[in-house]
Amino acid sequence: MRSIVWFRHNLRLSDNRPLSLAAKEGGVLPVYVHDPTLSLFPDGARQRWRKRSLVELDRSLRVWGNRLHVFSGSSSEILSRVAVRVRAEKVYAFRGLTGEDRALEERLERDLMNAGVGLHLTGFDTLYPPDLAAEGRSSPWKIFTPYHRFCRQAFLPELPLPAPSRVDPLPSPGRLEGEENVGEAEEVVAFVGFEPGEAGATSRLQEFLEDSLTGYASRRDFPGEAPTSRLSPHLASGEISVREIVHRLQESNAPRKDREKFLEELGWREFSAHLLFFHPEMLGEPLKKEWATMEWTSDEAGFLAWREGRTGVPFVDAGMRELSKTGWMHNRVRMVAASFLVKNLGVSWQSGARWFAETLLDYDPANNAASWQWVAGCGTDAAPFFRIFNPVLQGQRYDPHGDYVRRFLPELTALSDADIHVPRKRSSSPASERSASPNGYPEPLVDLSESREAALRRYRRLRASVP
DNA sequence: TTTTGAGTTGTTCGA
DNA sequence: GTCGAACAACTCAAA
Repeated sequence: MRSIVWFRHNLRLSDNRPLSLAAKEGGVLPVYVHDPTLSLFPDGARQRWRKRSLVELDRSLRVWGNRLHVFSGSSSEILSRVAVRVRAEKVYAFRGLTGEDRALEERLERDLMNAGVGLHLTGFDTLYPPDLAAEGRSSPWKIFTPYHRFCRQAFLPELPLPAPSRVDPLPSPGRLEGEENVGEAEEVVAFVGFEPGEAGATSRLQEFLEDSLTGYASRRDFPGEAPTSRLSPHLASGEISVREIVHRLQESNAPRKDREKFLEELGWREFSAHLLFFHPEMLGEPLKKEWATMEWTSDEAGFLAWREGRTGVPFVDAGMRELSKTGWMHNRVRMVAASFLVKNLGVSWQSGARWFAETLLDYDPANNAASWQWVAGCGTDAAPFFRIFNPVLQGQRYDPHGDYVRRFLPELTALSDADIHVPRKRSSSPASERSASPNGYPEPLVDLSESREAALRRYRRLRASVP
């Protein structure tokens, strides 16, 4: 048997069902396709990460005299052409979640069939099957807690598959038409605090389980300590499988409360996948349809200041600069920064989602859309709209000594713990109330209390406009 | 079918 | 400083 293994968001050898099946049956041609048509919002940081990850995957495959074949363009066109060229009988892959993914799979299956090649999709690369979670229900789940409770009792976590003992190459496929060098002409990019690739993912998991899982439930919300797993970029590119993580989690002897909390966070990722599977339009449109008429502002200057981390609200700015600088942001800060954009500045969640897609190493369409919709208030399971974060209070509560803010806002390092989240009052307030030496740090872009009231008014108008 | 309790992550205000 | 209520209702899930 001669097969193609089509690597999608699963750049690893372990617990990779398509790869294991194909490797058992004979020679394998490993293929990856950069396909720009597959994302509503273009990724940026994730693409840079992925190039590094592909180099790692290629290196692993070379142990067996195999290698990764990388292409750019239309996935179905390339895979069909290559399958014919190397006389493959089957193409193996995981199923994708987005509407584009599924349309592509249908197209590919037709194209391959015409060439006498079979497409073998081995299910979703998730913990719980996003499609089956709704079986027997009249509609997909809308609330996280019952969804998660149901999945945990309905689906036993699958045991992760070991990496195949060998992945034999096809007999001398040579260089194929259109094939690119893996990692060609890529300058070395530093990923602050991360090591892309399967080996990096595995050691990150190990470190997390050993160093940070105990105490995770109570400390995860403090970005200055940041005992979070930081596995998200690895998960987004599939360098480690969620089943592997859960398996190792269950073996851990950390307190139950901490293991449960982490499993819940992974559960949110599953819930997003479930939502996206049944609502493919949610990447760009509100899940609550009446929100289509929400009045967003087109405050370009405010949006730019938010992106650049100079809104004058330290907790938000530190987050946005962490994002620019490292391609990652702590979860608590993501919520606060997102809330500030959508509620205090009144900019649409889609604008924010697009920026996150471009800048996050861990960009995941399902998570990104579901989380932004949750913050904005238009998700199925969204926060009540009046529950608006006060980003200064959030900073004082979750970064009480300003460790996090100082790390990313060097101009504020000299301020006291008491001042660090309120470095400047607005200039309308008396000079006596302003702190000294903000080193050019801007004054707040908006008054938090006024913009909060404005957000509540927008929301009330939206409600009033619905029959 | 009806009823009931609940829904990730909050803030403000007034006693 | 601390505490409870108010903030909106609504829809979902389960009994």
